[in-house]
Amino acid sequence: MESNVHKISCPDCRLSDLCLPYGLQQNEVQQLATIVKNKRPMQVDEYLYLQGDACQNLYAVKSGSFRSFIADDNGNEQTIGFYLPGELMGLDALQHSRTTCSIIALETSTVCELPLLRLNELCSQMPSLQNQVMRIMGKGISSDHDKIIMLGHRTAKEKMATFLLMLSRRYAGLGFSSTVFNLTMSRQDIANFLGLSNETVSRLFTELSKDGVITVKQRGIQINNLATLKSIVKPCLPDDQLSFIA
Amino acid sequence: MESNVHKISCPDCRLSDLCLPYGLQQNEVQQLATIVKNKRPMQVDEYLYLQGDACQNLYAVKSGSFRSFIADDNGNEQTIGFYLPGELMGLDALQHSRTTCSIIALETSTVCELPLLRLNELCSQMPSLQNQVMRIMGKGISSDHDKIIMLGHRTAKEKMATFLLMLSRRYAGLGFSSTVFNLTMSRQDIANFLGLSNETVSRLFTELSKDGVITVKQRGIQINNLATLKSIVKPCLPDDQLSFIA
DNA sequence: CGTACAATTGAGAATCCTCAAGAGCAGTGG
DNA sequence: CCACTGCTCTTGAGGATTCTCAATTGTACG
Repeated sequence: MESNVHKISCPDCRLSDLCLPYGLQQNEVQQLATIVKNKRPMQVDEYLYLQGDACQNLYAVKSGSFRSFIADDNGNEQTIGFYLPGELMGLDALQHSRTTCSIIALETSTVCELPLLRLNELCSQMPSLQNQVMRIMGKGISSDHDKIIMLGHRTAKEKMATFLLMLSRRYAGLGFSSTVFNLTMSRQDIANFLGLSNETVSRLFTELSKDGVITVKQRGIQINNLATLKSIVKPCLPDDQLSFIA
Repeated sequence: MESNVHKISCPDCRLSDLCLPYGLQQNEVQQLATIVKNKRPMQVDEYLYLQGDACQNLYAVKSGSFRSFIADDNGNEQTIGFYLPGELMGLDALQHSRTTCSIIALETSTVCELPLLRLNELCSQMPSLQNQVMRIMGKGISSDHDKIIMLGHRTAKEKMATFLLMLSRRYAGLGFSSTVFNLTMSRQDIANFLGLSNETVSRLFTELSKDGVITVKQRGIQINNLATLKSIVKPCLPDDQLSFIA
């Protein structure tokens, strides 16, 4: 049914309010659409790019989800973040035109490719787009700061609650349910992202289930008590500071 | 002697190779200098800005050093980063023209103020400046990623070694010694930044001293064995991935 | 239906934190 | 000049959280 998602252009894309076009005039969106390349769908475990690749593009998630991670010489990975529809990937390559992390598809997904050269040209002519690019980069930076806070001084349980709330908010922003959703990443991915062992993640799912806060069925998550979840995180962040992540 | 640091303009600033002017032609630097406001010197513990302030500027460190942190409702702080000369502050406000962290001077310091509105105007006319701004934001993002890696899966000792190497590199980049320098932040600040207790930080300084890797005298640090320090971090990061932090 | 992989559960061990006391240094005032 | 105060930093002991190792269960897919 959604098999043609990758052919939809910016003006018709249901994400346009979340993605780069946000705040632009209709004719401006059309201009933006001319430089966007729609890529063919990607399969599970397919790489968008590899750490160290030359990269002169930004990529917007059109559908599906992705995981970004940095690997060291021994092959140990640290997951940096997860990307949902409307979010921008490739900001890490802005410094040296070379990616500093790898990005892999967690499910069948589609992306839009934005050549930086042409995006910059367009920015010069279109201040509103320039502002929007700046805003998005700012968002990327503050969500990274949120991650630093989460990793810095939180207990395993706080991290877990934070993670679930973050997903809840982002799905809500996409027009999906904020209390029922499927995890597209493995326990291992979550553990790695949160700086925990996967056993600890598993135990926490069990504990939160037993307390009735959530219901877990494989990768299916139902949040039964948002308030409790928030109260676990509460002491950590100003209430609106859960914007989070990319 | 350096009492007039705050009056020096971009073309004459000894930092111009590190800061925004990097890679610009001489006449372009002069143009940039016209929009830069030199601020008066700041004292220890003076705030550059407070979390939540409206902010339409970027700030470059001209001399001294700063600490940025986010506080929650209970007043608990998480240090996000430290800023040395040539580094840019205020990127966190790009999203909503409002700062998401507070920044405080660790010592007597001076900063340059760059109004975003005028910077954007100038970027439209000067593609090389546009690129440079992008590069710097990309640098900010990848150094945040480095911090996420550091906080994610590292032992206290690895974090400590990473922290010292990061400072070493940045001081070296400024033309100072990479092995002898003074910490401008307290043990508490370091602990908070690394997600450790200050007791643990203290113990690690002692341990590294006993092993002869470093010599510590109050806030004075001497690295006696860079190789050992690197070997502590080694399993964690590709060798050149210590660019780090802002 | 069997295999491969992911997730759960348990027990013991290690790291790091918390609490508490003591040491070192700077600044103040007698 | 010296004691006093306040602060940061150091050091120690005990305890809690989380990790590691190992075994078991559960699920997907051929």
